[in-house]
Amino acid sequence: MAQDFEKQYNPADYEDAINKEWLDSGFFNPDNLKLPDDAPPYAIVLPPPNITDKLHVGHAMMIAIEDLLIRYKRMNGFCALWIPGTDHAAIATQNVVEKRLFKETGQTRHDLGREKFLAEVNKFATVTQKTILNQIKKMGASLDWSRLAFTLDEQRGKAVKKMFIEMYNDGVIYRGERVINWCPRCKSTLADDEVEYKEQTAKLYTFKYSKDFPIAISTTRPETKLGDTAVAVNPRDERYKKYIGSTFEVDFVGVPLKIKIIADIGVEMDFGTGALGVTPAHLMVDYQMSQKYDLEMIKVIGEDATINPGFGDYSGLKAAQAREKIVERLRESGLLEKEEEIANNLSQCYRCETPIEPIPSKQWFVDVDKKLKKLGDKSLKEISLEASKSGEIKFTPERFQGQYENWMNNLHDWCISRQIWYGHRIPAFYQIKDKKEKIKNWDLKIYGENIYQDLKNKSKTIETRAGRAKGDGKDWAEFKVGDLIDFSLVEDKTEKVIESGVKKKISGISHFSSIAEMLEKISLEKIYPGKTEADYRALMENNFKDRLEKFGIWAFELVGLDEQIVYVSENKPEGDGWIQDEDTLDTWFSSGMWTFSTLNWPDSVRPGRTSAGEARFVKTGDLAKYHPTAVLETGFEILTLWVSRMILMSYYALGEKPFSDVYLHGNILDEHGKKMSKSKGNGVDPLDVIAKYGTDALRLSLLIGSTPGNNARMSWEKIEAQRNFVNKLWNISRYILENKSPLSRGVDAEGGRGVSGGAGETGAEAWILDRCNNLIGEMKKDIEVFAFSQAGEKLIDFVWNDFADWYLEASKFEESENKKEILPYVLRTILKLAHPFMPFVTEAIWKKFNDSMLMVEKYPVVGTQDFAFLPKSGNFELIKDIVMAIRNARAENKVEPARKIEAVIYAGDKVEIVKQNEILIKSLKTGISDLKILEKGEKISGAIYAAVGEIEIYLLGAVDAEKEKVRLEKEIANLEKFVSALDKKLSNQEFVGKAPEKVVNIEKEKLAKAEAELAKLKEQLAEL
RNA sequence: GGACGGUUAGUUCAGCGGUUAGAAUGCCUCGUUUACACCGAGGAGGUCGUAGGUUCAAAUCCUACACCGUCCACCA
Repeated sequence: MAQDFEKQYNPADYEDAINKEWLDSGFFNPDNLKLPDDAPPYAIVLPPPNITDKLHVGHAMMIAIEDLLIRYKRMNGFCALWIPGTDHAAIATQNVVEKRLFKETGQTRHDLGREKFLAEVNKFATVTQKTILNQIKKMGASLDWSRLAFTLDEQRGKAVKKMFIEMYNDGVIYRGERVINWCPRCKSTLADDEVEYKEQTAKLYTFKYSKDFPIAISTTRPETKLGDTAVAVNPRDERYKKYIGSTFEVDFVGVPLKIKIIADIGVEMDFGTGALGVTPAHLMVDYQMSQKYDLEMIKVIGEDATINPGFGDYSGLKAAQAREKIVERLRESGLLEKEEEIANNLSQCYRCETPIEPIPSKQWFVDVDKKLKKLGDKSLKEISLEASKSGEIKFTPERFQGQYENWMNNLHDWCISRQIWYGHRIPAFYQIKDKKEKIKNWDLKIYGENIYQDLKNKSKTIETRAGRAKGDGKDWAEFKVGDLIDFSLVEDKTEKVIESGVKKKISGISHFSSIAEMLEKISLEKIYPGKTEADYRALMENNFKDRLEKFGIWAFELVGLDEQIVYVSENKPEGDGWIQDEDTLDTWFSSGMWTFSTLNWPDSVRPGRTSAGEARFVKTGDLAKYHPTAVLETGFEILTLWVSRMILMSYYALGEKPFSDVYLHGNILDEHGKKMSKSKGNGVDPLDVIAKYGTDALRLSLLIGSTPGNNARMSWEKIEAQRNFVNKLWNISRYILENKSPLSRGVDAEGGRGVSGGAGETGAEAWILDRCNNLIGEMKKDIEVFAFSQAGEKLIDFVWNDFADWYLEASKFEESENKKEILPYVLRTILKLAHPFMPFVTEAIWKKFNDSMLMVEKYPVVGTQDFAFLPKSGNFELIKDIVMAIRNARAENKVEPARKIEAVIYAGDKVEIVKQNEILIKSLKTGISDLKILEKGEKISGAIYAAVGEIEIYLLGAVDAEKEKVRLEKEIANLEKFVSALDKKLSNQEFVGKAPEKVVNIEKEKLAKAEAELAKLKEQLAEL
């Protein structure tokens, strides 16, 4: 570390050494602070940064704010714990690596295979993780590195599994269907934020399903209408009111449909025909509507974007071809009423721009509405809402409470499975049955003619006639998984025959009373090559009876229900044939547990009961001590994504809130007001800023001049300004610490011992101590309500304006024994107050005159007794006013600073006070060589005049009468304006009558003061 | 389409019922006094987006509108 007290503070000379000292001390870990047992705990979890990229200055703000809180609390005697970590950011990270892989080698993840691909991702993760942690450390963040966590590490994996299993066993997690975004080219699902919308023009077709259907609907995608099961209209729409509730059986271009007419207020009467064809399987909104109104779902389009089997001529066609064909058919039959061009948004894959097909698929969900015993018969949604409504959890700024509640209110079941590889693999296992084994769990696959022809050659095909297997002569019940039961030879292809066949086959195993029931209960999981589960499900489940004959169902295949035996557990169950679910969990599932998974949940709970006697477990160790954490500080954009999930999961796992306060900061935008993002490449690396201006300057610039929840622009000028402040503090300290005997020098030797007689205290000293004390209180108040910017501004204002510009200057000319103590005292106080804002310089300065470490010093408290003997308030404000008035008058009269002039002050009843401060008035850049202080006297013409309340000041010599006249006139004009405004206000009876007396009195005083000063100025002007 | 936020000095932003609306930066004038030119002293600069309303009192509360931004839903 540099030893000299350089003229300029060079952060690079100090920061690394100080950081090392901090780290070596071990005090970032509160266990090492050796605090008394009753020290209150205070914990913050660092919102784990995504490992997709290195940090930018937005993250630096997060660090600055949280470190401020932690350092502040630590100095205030709290057991302050700040837990570091990173987030694996599943989808985002996988995407980055996939893109890079493709760019560099032309390979996709499928080419590599799961294992090799994950190795690649991990390689990438390790590198960025290291970069990120290094950046955070550089910023001086006092995080407890011994508790470092990663959302995808072993301990967190344990927590995730435990949580999943517990939720599954409680019935909170379930498996269900949902419409997802599917890219037919990439053959994968897309997260909502991976869908891009592109403006385009599309043809909007308006038509009726059939001649006997009364309502026309509009669509840009007629092919999906093959899967319509309802038409929605607005309940207030007079045109359609009479149809609501009825069901129509229609023949839509050759495909039979059952259409129910439903009413939904979401339907706009003015758009199109005011009626909306509902396609549950292929539109998100329609899917939601189908859930709401319990509609049937018909799957029309498969994973390869062709029409599923079971739709006659259309089956196998590409969506676009089918559309043409359908439109053609509609046109021919005269059902097409209108064709128009409209502008709409095409959703497409962000990667390959292929249009997205929304298709239904099996996913894992968290049921947010299920009432849970352990939550007092409330659902997760209810308990999470209650948390904010009751004020258990507070939001800063408050407006985000509304946003949170609004989102919670509208929350649907949370889909937690993701079709990607990077992440926590879902701890669900499915058993593949041995094909030789007798069928216990089974399913059917159904085949149409085309596929049947392919299959026919395979040896497994067993032709069946009237429920009796041919070939090897086995009974139904003896079929094995994989056997194909051929119905082509069944003469009577009616439901009844098949039903009886099926019934026979399953006798003693499962029981269905009808095919309908069978279809309801079984699920067709296994995907036949080229076709998907969804395809077959579509065929099986929808209007089965009609289609069976219509499209020629040729065969069923018996399929072991391998995916039906679901076993949710931490480890693969014993026995052969178990495979784990291919999917991984939503990244927010693991980060949602962050407040307690970082505190070693579930290892940190053991069975037992609390004093309340209700709990199923007791918290131990860190979890008991620090959970719920104190405050969650993060960006407002992840309020719903992350914050709400943490609340939900904490209540579930621990029955308590994860934190008491939520503080949301805004984004740091670039210099042009654009959001910093990887793709734009406009992110600024905090390390670059630090290299140029130092960490403290960076931190200050991020803490000051911004308000919670609002975005702030990054500004180099602001950083530079803060760098200047850092340097100012450095130099203030340098002056105080290097000045061995800061004794009065006085401008005027004759002035002798200047101030305030023998007592030794001066007005300036009392004043600065009072100001300092005031600052301590103000900053405390601000910090505790998260008003960091205000606290910082007050600090700077005090240090620069009060302390440096006034007290320090005054101290140069005042002889006082006290100042040898007061100067260091105020400096120490400042360093402590400033430490959470600018830890490095303050520590560097502290080291110059202390052996201890500032980071763990006691924070100042209001009402220090150290200088209790000094008068509580001085008259220094008055002296300041006089000095400023003189400076101002001189400057306005263009009296060169070097020129000394004489002055006379008529101080009235303040004459003693002013006399006591004669030296200060002469010395503080007023350029006065000779000063007379009298109680009162004659007006002096030809002098520069200034008034401070009752006090009259005359500056003699060097007077430019013209300039003085102009100046006085200007001042008088200003005052007159002020006085007349006040006058008017006070003569307004309504104001005097209705406003609080206090306000009126203040105004009256103001008026009297202004009038007195105005009179004096006018007199003086007359003298000229 | 819905929700939220913003619109205040040349610029970046505070203030969000009651002293002549503040700060930083920039600008102008001046300045080598025992720390600091990354400094000191002084100054100019605002009808607080527009139009109404509530109030003794509005930048501040309400209502509309305009423009900018963010998030959500995506439109049959």
